Amino acid sequence: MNATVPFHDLAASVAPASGPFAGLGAGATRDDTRYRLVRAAIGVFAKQGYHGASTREICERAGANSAAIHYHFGDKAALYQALFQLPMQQILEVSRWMDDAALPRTDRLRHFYRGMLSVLGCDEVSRQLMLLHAREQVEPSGVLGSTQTQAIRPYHDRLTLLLCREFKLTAPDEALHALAFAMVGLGTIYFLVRPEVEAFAPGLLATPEAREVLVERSALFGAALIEAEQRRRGAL
Amino acid sequence: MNATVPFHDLAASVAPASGPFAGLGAGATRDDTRYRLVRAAIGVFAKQGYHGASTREICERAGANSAAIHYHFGDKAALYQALFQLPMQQILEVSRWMDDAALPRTDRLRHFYRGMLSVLGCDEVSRQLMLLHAREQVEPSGVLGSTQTQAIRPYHDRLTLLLCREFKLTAPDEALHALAFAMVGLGTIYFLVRPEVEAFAPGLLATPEAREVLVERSALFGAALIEAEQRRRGAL
DNA sequence: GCACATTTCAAGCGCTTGTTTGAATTGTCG
DNA sequence: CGACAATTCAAACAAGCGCTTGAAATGTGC
Repeated sequence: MNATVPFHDLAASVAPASGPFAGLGAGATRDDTRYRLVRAAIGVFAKQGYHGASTREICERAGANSAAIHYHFGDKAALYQALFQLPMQQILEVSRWMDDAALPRTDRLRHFYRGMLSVLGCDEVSRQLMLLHAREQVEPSGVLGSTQTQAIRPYHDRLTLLLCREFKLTAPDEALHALAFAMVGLGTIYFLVRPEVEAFAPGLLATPEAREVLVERSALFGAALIEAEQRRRGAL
Repeated sequence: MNATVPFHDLAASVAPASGPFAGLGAGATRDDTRYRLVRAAIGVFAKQGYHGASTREICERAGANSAAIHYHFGDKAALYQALFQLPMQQILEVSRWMDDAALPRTDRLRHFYRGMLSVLGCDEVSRQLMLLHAREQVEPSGVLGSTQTQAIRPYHDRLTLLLCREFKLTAPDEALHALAFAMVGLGTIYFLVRPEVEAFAPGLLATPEAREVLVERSALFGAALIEAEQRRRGAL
């Protein structure tokens, strides 16, 4: 219809570079309006939630016109979805830990929980991005499909696979799934109720050293869970 | 100004009866518009979130006029706040478990996790109500005061108190707080990522019997954490 | 039946929302 | 420069929002 065809529906598939903001679209550089919109959107969505956030505020923060979202992404929902395309370094980190079967179990657990808790120490934008993912669990905005469940699946699968090796099982049974969820819960809780953690036990997450201590403890706890499950299976 | 003074600002303090819907206001019966509004509001807020929910939809679901909220509660925020006045049976249940110091530790842990996981098995309205509380943790709507959002505090305090007794400490240190959060995380995860739990391991939460098995397992895991921490302290 | 308080109602208020439009601006290549 | 595409802009759109209004309906005590 119009002569000016919006850029976004042509180039959405191209992933130009690496880094936390790769996959923004085609050749997005750090001063792009598109980049600034994403940046601002993360902050506003993290603060207000999907419904509570207004496109005007996002554009204002990005120093762009209120029509910018429509031009670059199509609409509010598409912008929100674009945020969930951004790769999350921390999660990628998690995927590395268990591939090294040579490492002793304690070390692998350490890597596992370090990958998990590293979120707590990284820059605010990444934390906000993580928060958006967590929030979609509790309050699906409705604009994301079942992508969320699918996003977690590979990580859960990898964890259960490793546990299968540990328990010499060919396929995970329900008890193993329960164990896997418990192990994830150990680390997730610090992220989920972070304000409370900081209120009740300040200093637990304050410094990188403190977080490393927490990694150590979580690894210990994780090992205790595995051993408890091993004892339970042996006692049957 | 007007001759018709809304009822809600007179009688908001009266708590007429017991049960899950006590404290609705003055003498709310099950066919009251007020009752139906609360009922509908729980569903809509749970589905859409505070910002996403519309007062019109709530009223429509309640079979009431769009002005009903204003008349009975004042405004949308007050209605939302009223939901958080509703007592939640499950949480009350949790508070019972540790008062009985005579019970062996395993039993107390069982009660602890049963209280936690019982939410998963109760009626949908209670679950939705629980969801609203959980959501306020991750995404504060902004209309609740800080007293209502810090609902976790007493339970965390009680748990640490019990752990103090277990470890013969006069006051919790950071390691004990970490242990307490880990123990809570064990049970919270099933609630937090429930869709994933049901997708990856269907049947884990399906029946009351399955949930009781999960309670047993969680108690086992909780005990394992405590013992691991005891070993750690002994090894220092 | 009457007077009165309580509750419900249809209608619409002002406002913000997400989105659209067409023109103005900027960048780019010949 | 001049032609053309890519981008930005101010302005306004329709729709939905929370909330208000004044009257109609309903219940209540005499």
